[in-house]
Amino acid sequence: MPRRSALPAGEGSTADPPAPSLVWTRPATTRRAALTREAIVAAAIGLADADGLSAVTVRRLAVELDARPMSIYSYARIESKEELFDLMVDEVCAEMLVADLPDHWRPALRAVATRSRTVLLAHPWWVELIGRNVLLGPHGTRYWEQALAAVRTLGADRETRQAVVVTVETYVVGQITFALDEQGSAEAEHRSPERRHQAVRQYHQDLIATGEFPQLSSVGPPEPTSAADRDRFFTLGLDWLLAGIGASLDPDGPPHPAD
Amino acid sequence: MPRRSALPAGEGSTADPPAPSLVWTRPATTRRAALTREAIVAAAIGLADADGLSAVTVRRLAVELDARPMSIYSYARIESKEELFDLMVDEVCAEMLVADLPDHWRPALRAVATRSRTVLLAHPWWVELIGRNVLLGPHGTRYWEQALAAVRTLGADRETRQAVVVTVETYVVGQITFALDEQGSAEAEHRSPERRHQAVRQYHQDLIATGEFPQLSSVGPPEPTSAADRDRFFTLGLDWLLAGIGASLDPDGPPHPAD
DNA sequence: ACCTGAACACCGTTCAAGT
DNA sequence: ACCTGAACACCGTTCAAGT
Repeated sequence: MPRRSALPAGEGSTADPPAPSLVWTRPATTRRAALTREAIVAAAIGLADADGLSAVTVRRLAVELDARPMSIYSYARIESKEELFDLMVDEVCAEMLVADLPDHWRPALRAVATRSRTVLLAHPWWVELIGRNVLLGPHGTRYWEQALAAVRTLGADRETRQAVVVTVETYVVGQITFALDEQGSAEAEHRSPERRHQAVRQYHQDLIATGEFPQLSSVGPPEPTSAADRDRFFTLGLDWLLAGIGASLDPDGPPHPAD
Repeated sequence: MPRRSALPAGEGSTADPPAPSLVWTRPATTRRAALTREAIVAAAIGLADADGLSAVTVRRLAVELDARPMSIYSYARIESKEELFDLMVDEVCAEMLVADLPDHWRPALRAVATRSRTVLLAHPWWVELIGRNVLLGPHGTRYWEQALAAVRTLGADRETRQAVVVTVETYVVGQITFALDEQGSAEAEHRSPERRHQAVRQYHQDLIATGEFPQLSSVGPPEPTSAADRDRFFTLGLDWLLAGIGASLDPDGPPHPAD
């Protein structure tokens, strides 16, 4: 990730000497035309994706965008860093919308869950933020509307349909939480060098050797699962969940419809 | 939360003048006898429970325990704050053990899930840490062993049984994530004063008024659910999940056994 | 050897000063 | 009015100095 853009500099950067600049080397637009809220949020998302949420720092954002720290506040028109997080969360919600929602509740729910999971695997910090942020922005509202629309054909009262949506979302969010450390977040990278993994493995083997862990000795300790494992486990769990919902709320429907 | 204990002071506190102290006013044990790893971890958990994970600060811990910042490192024998988090996570895992695990997989899984949820609702910061921390300590290992033992009577191969456990845990963790902002964490408190809630509600009403949100206009926007709502939703979702698992892996078992 | 004070390199945000 | 430099009150952690 480049620390600053390759755009022509020399128009007031604090580090540069105040040399006279030619018109054509000077950007036509005002210097801060690129420092829009959209650009700031995009840069913040890029930082979070690459290095984890803790990398999203007002000061680092400023360096990234060739600005001064306090300019982030004024140009993004935010009153605190938390509001920047609100914007980031909502931006990801836009990505989570499904293009063509099936009519039947089961494939529709599956599509919503799968889409959410795919997007959130790319932005795992989202689940860290959603816990402390109930404020739904425009895209978040649209997403919630779509999730409710997915179960509109389910023969159950409104509150039960809401519970269905919440349950499926809950499962997706839980999955991302467990996938968090798999991602290349700065924290995980820093925490799990190979020698540490080695030490943990040895520790677990020693524990198992005591004979007090019969289940673990056959299944093995909870290794960091591979991406393929997680995919399979996700589908398995989602199948069970949808089957249970169907059996309980749509008993006349096919037990395993082709969705 | 008292910032320092009511124990007799005056035995070297930096703020006190070096007045001569009588033997009986001096603690019999050495001054730092109370500064054990257990005490430090307990204090850290107390801070996290009360004010959220961000309140767990080396410096604030030091004040709480009437020590100097670097003493936390030496006496807890940790090399970084992250290792303190490891200890906190493991401590909570000890609480999550179920006293008497039923034999049948369904009530056993229900007991594990319910117990985990109850404990984690008291320590919601646990889910924030579990994402970046795969290192299972002694109690975490014991917990994982127990979760596997819960499904040992389920007629399925080892990997599928593991998937069952992971799925149920995933659901529990997701639930806690959504419950996070309900808790009185410092962040949530700061973020959701009443006037802000009011503004958010108005914003959602305006969105709904556009007519683009037919589902929301009948169900209403996602209000912060009450504790009772969350309890009911949790049980509903868990029922669906267990029903689906049973239908798929234990079709001969009763569809709704009395567990 | 074990412990820790001072210092360093960061943070988010306030606020007075600039334009 | 809008923007921002300097300052403030924090962080976690290094490391040299103390005992």
